[in-house]
Amino acid sequence: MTADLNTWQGVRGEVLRRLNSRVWEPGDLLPTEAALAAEFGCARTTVNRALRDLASSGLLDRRRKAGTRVALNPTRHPVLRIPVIRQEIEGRGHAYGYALRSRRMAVPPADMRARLDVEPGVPLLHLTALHHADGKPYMYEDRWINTALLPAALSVDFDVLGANEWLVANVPFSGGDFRFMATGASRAEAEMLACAPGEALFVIDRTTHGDHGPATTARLTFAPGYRMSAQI
Amino acid sequence: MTADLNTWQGVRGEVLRRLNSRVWEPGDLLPTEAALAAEFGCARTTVNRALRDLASSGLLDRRRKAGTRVALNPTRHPVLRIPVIRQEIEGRGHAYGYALRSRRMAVPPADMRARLDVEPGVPLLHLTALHHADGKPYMYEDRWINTALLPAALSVDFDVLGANEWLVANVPFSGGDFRFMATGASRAEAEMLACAPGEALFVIDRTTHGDHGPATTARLTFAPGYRMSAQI
DNA sequence: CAGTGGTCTAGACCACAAG
DNA sequence: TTGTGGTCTAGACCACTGG
Repeated sequence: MTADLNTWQGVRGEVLRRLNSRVWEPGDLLPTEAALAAEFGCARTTVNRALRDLASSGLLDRRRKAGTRVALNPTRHPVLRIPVIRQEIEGRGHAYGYALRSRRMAVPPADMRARLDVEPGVPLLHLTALHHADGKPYMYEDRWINTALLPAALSVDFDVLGANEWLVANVPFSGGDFRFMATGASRAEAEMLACAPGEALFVIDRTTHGDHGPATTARLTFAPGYRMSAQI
Repeated sequence: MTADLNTWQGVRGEVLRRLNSRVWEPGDLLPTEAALAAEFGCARTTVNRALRDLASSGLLDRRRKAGTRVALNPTRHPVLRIPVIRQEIEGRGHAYGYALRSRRMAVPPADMRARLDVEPGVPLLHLTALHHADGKPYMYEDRWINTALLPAALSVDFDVLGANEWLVANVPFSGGDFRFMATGASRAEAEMLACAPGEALFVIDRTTHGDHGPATTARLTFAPGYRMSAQI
C-alpha cells in the first residue's frame, strides 16, 4: 500500500522510496516538478513542498533551470535543540543556581576579537559566571559582549539575571554559529567545576549575531558527564 | 523601509521585528493567519509559510484551534551538517584512509542492545574500524548492525568500503538520534588514536533508524583537536 | 461544536542560471 | 534565450482540539 500521493508527505514518501530503492541514484536528474505532479496526479505545489523538504534534509540538490538531482554527498542534517541553561537544568528536575564571578570592561584576546569582528584595543564587556544544578557546578560561562552593538547590556544587573537569559530575550536575532569540542580541564576550570585537572570536558563556543554584526560570543564549559543530544 | 509583505520572507521579517521589539511578548497569542493576511494584504498561504518557518525555528508555538503563540522557551535550533567521514577529511584537503580492525558476530552489551531494541542473547554484526587523515588516526568507529533488519550487511566487504558509506547509501532512512560528549581516552583508545591516556576526546553516539526500527548504532571517537560546527 | 492551523488546487508570474 | 524551480493568489476542504 502506497501512501496518498495527494499529500506532500505522501509524495515525499514515494520519492524517498525511489531514492532508497535506487530507482534514482546519486547524481541522477529527477523529472521536473510538473512531470511528477502529472504522474502523481496532484498539484505542482504539492510536489514542490515534498521536494523542498527532502532538499532541506540534504537528500536532494535543487537549482533553478538545472533541475533536481539526487545529492551526491548524502549528509544528514540533525537539528539541535539548545535550551536556555536554566530550563535545561530545571527540566531535569534540578534546582538551578547562578553566580556571577566577574564583570568588567576589558580588551579581548585576539581570538575573541576576531569572532566579534571589532578593532584591536577596543574594550568590551567581559562576564564570567558559574551555573549550578542542585548546588553542584554545572557549567562555566565565559562571555564577551560587544557593547557598541548592545549598549543596553551595560545597565543590566547580571548579578541576578544570567546573561544567557537576558540575551535570548533582548538580542534581535539574526543568526549564530556554534563549535563543539572536548578539552582537558585546566587547573582553574577543574577548581570551578569541581573535577580533576585534565578531566575531559564538553565545550561549546557560541557566537550570536545581531542585525549589525556579531553581538556576543561565549565559551560554555560543562562539568564532566554532560551530554548533548540531537535528532533527525 | 520595511520588507515586501507580499513575500513569505518579508512577512517573516515583519513578524520577527515585532517579536524582537516586544510588540508580541513571550506567551502572547498572535492574530490568526487570516487576520495577519488581511493586515499585510497578502494571501493566507504566505502568512502560513512565514509562521511555519518561525515555528520550525522554535520561536513560535502553533496548534490548531489554540492559535499561534510566542514561544515561552526561546530555544534555538541550529542545524548540523554531518558529512560522511571520508568527505569531511577530503574536504579539508587530507588523504583519507580506512582500516577495518575487526568484524564478527557477537552478542552486544546491554546498552547497545537497548539502543537497537533487540532481544537479549541475539548476536549482531560488530565492526570496529579506524579512519585516517593523511596517515594519522582521525576517528575510531565502533559499530553494531542489526542483521535482522539489514541482512545485506552480512555480504558486504567492509575491508574496502567503510560501513558509514555503505549504510548511508543502503539503509532506507527514517530517522536517527545523536548524542555528543567528551570522554577521557582509555588506554586502548589512546593507543589507536595516538594520544595520551586520559586525553579529552570528542565522542558521537549515533543510532540510525530504518523503516522497521533501529538498524545500526555507532560510537565515533575522534582524535584530539576535533571540532564540530553548526549554524543557525 | 466551532475556530484555527494544515493542506490542496489551478493558474500565474517571476528569478535565476544553463547553454 | 529558455527551461526550471520559487513563490503568490484565491478559494476550498479537512483535521485537530479547545471550550
